Amino acid sequence: MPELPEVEVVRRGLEPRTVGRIVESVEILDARIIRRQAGGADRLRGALTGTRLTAVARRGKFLWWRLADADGQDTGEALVGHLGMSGQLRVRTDDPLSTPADSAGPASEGPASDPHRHRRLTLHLDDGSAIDLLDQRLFGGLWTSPLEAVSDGAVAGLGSPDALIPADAAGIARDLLDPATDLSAVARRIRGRRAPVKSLLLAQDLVSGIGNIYADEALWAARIRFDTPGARLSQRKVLELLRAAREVMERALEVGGTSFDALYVNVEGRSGYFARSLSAYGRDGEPCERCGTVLRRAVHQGRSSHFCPRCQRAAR
DNA sequence: ATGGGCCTGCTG
DNA sequence: CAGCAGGCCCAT
Repeated sequence: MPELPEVEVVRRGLEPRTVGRIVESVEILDARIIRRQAGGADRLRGALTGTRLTAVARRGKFLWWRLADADGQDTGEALVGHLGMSGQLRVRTDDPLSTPADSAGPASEGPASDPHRHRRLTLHLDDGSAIDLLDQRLFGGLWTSPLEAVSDGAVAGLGSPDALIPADAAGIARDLLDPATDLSAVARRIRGRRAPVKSLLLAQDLVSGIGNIYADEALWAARIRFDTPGARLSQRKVLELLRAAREVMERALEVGGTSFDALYVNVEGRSGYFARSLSAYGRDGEPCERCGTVLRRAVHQGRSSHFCPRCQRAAR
């Protein structure tokens, strides 16, 4: 559930608080959060200790920091973060190196009232602040990845200084907030596939950043049912769908993203307000805002889909 | 292309 | 106490 707008809220929060800072130490409370790190904890510490964070960039749901050594030289790799479905990156300005939570044992065993109960990793910075990665379900992660040139030569992502991208994010398509995204080309690729259009919206190698919530919202806005084959849609209709997806994510970003509870928050731990603006997701049993028909929920490819049976007609 | 696994906490 | 939430990875 952090999807594109929520990750962008986090990126914007991290930018002023972390860029220019040097990592003094890396505290790993649960090694599973760095399971994608080649070489494990030693390699991560080696890459980060004494290293300066020089930019925070994002493509789709992938975030990364650019890194420079003590001489100001680019290290050639990035620190990549992904929030999975329950990850949070929080910045603490007061960083007592050992917090009470440390001695309380495993991060998952603190009291429910402890906001840092699910702290998995902390980067201690040279200005006395710290970046905490909290993640209840551990689908997220933090790891380093070598930089490589993007294939189209444009700036790699929002916040990126150039066309270099972490290798582990190179297979991710540009997202709908990226000015270098070619909407017509994305639409043509969607129309070239017979898979259900919702699966195509969720395919991060076609267009990135869309998750289950915004897919359902975009399909509702464009009046397309989730199981319509991509190839059945006109170019015009797919463009309408992509523009609807972009618009709903832009509106969500304006109000700080979608949050159902304290799990999905900005770097200060605050929730966004877009949940109250959702028209389809989680609204099964409620009337459609357009036609009043009761919205339904269907299980589609193992995930729930919310739709209006009248506005979003079935493909035959 | 498709489905299972990773995870934990909450719900029925 | 089983089921559900779901992004991404991986095996089939």
